[in-house]
Amino acid sequence: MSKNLSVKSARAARDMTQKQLADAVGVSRQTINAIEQGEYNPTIRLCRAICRALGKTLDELFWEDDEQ
Amino acid sequence: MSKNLSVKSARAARDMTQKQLADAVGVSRQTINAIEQGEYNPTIRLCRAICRALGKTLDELFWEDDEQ
DNA sequence: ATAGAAAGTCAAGTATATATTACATAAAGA
DNA sequence: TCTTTATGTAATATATACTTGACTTTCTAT
Repeated sequence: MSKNLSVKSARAARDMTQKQLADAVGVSRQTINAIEQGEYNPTIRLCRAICRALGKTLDELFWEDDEQ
Repeated sequence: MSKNLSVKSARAARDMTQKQLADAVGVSRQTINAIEQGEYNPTIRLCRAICRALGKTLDELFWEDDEQ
């Protein structure tokens, strides 16, 4: 899996740390880090929570064209 | 979780059975059924595969406004 | 009326998303 | 320097996404 720079930059735009985003969506800091690093494959419910916290859409933060 | 009628109707619009969609995205028929029934919370990778198979976006098939 | 396909459901197993604890490193400020 | 904060990473544990196999129900067609 490739890194998720969209989440990382949307978080930076809101001046939030990984910990703050994690608390806002109710997961651990390591989970946010792993998602940004592309180490796993979050559930759609968590993706929606991240979108709400960052004021973005699913397509903006979680679409990928280059997936087979 | 609530039913996912967007997936169900996009699948119907393409005249695909649950089995055909399951084969197209590489999961079991029961998994597609469970997603349509709202029984679980698929991963984003599977959501993207379903979007590609049905020619829809994440926002069209998997956004939900009424989630806290 | 009957058969066959599609959909819905359930139980038991496997794979993996996520938590917890912990440690290392880099950057920034005092 | 020393301390603090943010980040990256790893090991072990748990919850749950997903599989497999089987059964029932509903729909459509013959």
